[in-house]
Formats: sequence, structure tokens, C-alpha cells
Amino acid sequence: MAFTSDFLRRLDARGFIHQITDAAALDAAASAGPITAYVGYDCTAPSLHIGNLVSIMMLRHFQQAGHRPIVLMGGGTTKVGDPSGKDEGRQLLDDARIEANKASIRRIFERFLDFDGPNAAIMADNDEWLSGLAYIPFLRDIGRHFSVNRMLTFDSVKLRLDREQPLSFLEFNYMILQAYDYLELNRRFGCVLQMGGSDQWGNIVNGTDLIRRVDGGTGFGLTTPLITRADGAKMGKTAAGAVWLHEDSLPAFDYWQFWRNSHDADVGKFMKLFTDLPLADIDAAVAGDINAAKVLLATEATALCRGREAAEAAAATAAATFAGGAGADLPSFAVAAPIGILDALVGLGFAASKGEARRLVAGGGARVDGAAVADDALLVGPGTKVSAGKKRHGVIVAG
RNA sequence: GGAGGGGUGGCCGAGCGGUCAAUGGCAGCAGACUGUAAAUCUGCCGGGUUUUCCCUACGUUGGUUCAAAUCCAACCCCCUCCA
Repeated sequence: MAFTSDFLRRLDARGFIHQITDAAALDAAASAGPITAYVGYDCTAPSLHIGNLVSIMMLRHFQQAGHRPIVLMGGGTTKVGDPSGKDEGRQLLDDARIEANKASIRRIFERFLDFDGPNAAIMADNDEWLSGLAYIPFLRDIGRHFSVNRMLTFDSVKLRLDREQPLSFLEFNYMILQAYDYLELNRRFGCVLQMGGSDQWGNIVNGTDLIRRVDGGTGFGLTTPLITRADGAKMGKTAAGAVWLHEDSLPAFDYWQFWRNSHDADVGKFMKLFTDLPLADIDAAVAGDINAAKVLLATEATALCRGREAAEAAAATAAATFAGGAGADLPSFAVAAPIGILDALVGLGFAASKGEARRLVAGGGARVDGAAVADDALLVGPGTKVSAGKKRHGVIVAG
């Protein structure tokens, strides 16, 4: 459908929309004036990853369109654990761990959203209202609106039951708590929209239902499609694991490289989703030299997440490294005296064991200053560039 | 509770007394070709050791055997059918 609100037009044009609970009404509300929306995030890890980036970008567009975004930290729900799609109950984290993760994740959002100004973003934490809930009043006020019959039909629950996997009562409550979050945000901030990945649709709808039943109010829901790569794989999984947004979990150079190595067919799509580039510029970039477009994608995406300076540095390192030299951002391994090439490869993290390093050398994949290594007893000293394959490079430094 | 089937390397899945660190597929890494892409072909793919050597591995624990992923017993877990 054709949207009139700036917000939905942007999302639509950039490929963010999968489902909307009541598209026409939401469009009207967003056109009429500033509204408030939220996305919830787990605090299970110290950093969010690429999988969360779609919704973060969505909040960014939402704010840029003049609306007020709320980032909801799941400080309380993380203590419960989302049963979605998993066969086993999630390992419960202790409070200290959750707090630390929360603080760490918070910093990521400061790069994407503006927490000052007229439509400043709000950082909320559901621990604030969940942890203090009184059981009996909660059951009477909120619990009565949930049909267990219906809850049993939700995929997240059904999957577990069908396979006779244990589902604790604790986890069973997750969806109720998430729905309650929406109600609470609706009351506190007048939040009328919850957004999330397509797997959150059920939870989101529960929330809009609850708002209607309890307060007679209206809440909307909007989900994004599952982002996949051109070859069909789920996006964001690499050999090393998740692609983290936080510098501590993944250096800027590696983050830049992740984008630089996108498939040709994904470049345009990723630019729309993960950069602020105008659509016209994206079309022009994709129509031109595809490698230049990938560099642009990498630099723009990195600039958003890690800052312009880090992005430029990563781009410069990449340019220097792949031209044959060595850039400043490469991983390094400090040695006091020259060491064997095998130890250097292991030290730089290019091989998990000396045996693997040995195989790498035997297969012709190890290079020192660009020249293939023929002898696995070769010694390397400070100032040498050591490479594993064509993409992984590092330097040996004195220390 | 009864009957049957099954638990194998990151995943899927063969093997059913020695020739098994265990066929094959996927994923991963490397090489060739390229564009730091894809596709294709080739090699590697438990750990150690300069290697026809050692260690750790086929749900768990014991046992039989010169020898067990393979046979036996007990236990744990999963699947299917019956009550």
C-alpha cells in the first residue's frame, strides 16, 4: 500500500516492513503527529549483534521522521528467558551479569539514536516494573486476559510441547510479561507501537490485545522480515560466530570487512537497511563498480556503528593491506624475539592449534610479507606481516 | 506400565568384533580461477609430535575378548505404537 507518513514511506522504500497490525491506522497516526514506539532487547550478551541491527535502524528512522523512540532493555525479562525456538530452557544469568550487559548494550544505542533534543530517545528497563510485581494482583488484573488454550498454540510454546521438551512455568510466562511491557509503556509514555523481528509477531499481538482489553486503548505492531543473504543463509553468521556491534567484541576492522565481503546481490539491500545513504545514491552505487559499492557500504555501515573515524581507519587499513602492505588496524602479536611461523599463526588467532597451522603452511595458505611460506620452521620477527589466506592478515610487533 | 526403534566427530548420517580417528553430505579453512564477491574444481578438516608414533573420542558405567563404535549387563535420555 502507499503510505502517507514519512516514517512508513521510509521503512517501506528501504525494505523494513514485513507485517503491520493495522497499516492504514498506523499510517494515519504517524502522519498526524509525533508518536512513540519501542523495541525490546535481551540482555543475554554484553553486545548486540547484526541480527538486532535491523530493528535499531528502524528506531533510527523512526526518530529521524520526528517521532520518539524507546529502547526497552529486557533487564526483567532476561531473568525469565524467551522460550522461542529453542529446545532447552535458556541458562539463567545472574543479576550482576545482566546489569553489566545492560550497561554495555546501552552504549551501542548512543551511536544510533539521539538521547537529547525535542524527540529524545528514551532508555527504559522493564526490570523497573517487572521485578516489583505483586503476584496475586498481577494475576487478577493481567493474567485473567490470557487464555492458556491460546498460549498453547503459539509456536514458541507448541514447538516445545510437540517435541516433549521441557517448558518451565517460568518461561511460559515470558509472553505475558512481554505483553505487559507494552501495556506499561503505553501507560507511562503513550507508546502506541511495538516493533521487532518477524519472530516477535505473536508476542507483539499479545501486547496490542492486552492494551485493548485492559485499557480499551490502541497499540500497533510492526515486524521486519528475516534478513537473509543472497545464498539463502541467515545473515550475520560468520566462521567466527556472531557479528557483534560492540567494539570490545569485534574490532572495527573486522566489522568493516564483514560488510566489504557481502555478496554482490546483497549490496543494494544492505545499503538500504544498514546505512543512511539516500536511495538515489544507493541505486547509483549499485549500478556502478560493485567493489566500490561494497567499500561504500562497509564504510557507511561502520561509521554508523563505530564512528566515522574508525570507519575511515578501517577502510584505509583495508586499502593498504590488500594492496600488499600492512595497515594500522591489523591484529598484532607481540614477541620478544623471532618466533616460528607456526607459533605466529596461532598467536595471531589464525590457527587454533599448531597442527592446524602446520596444515595451513602445507596447503600453501600461509604467507610472510606476501610470500608463501614453504618451510614451517621459518622464523619471523617484529615488523613482519603474516597472512593466512588472502583475507586474514596480521603483524608481528616487538614486545 | 507393556512392545519396538534409536543415542556416532560443529550439524546430518553410514558403520555393527580387527584393515576405524571412524564412508558420505553440509558447514568451515586453504589453493586454483577471480573482484577481499558468487559459482566451479582441488586439498585440509579431534589434539600433540617433523608422523607409517602417542593421546583423547562413537549416551553413561561396568563386563566378555589378544582386540569393541561394533557383543553382553545395568543405568540415563530420545522416538514410535499399545495401555
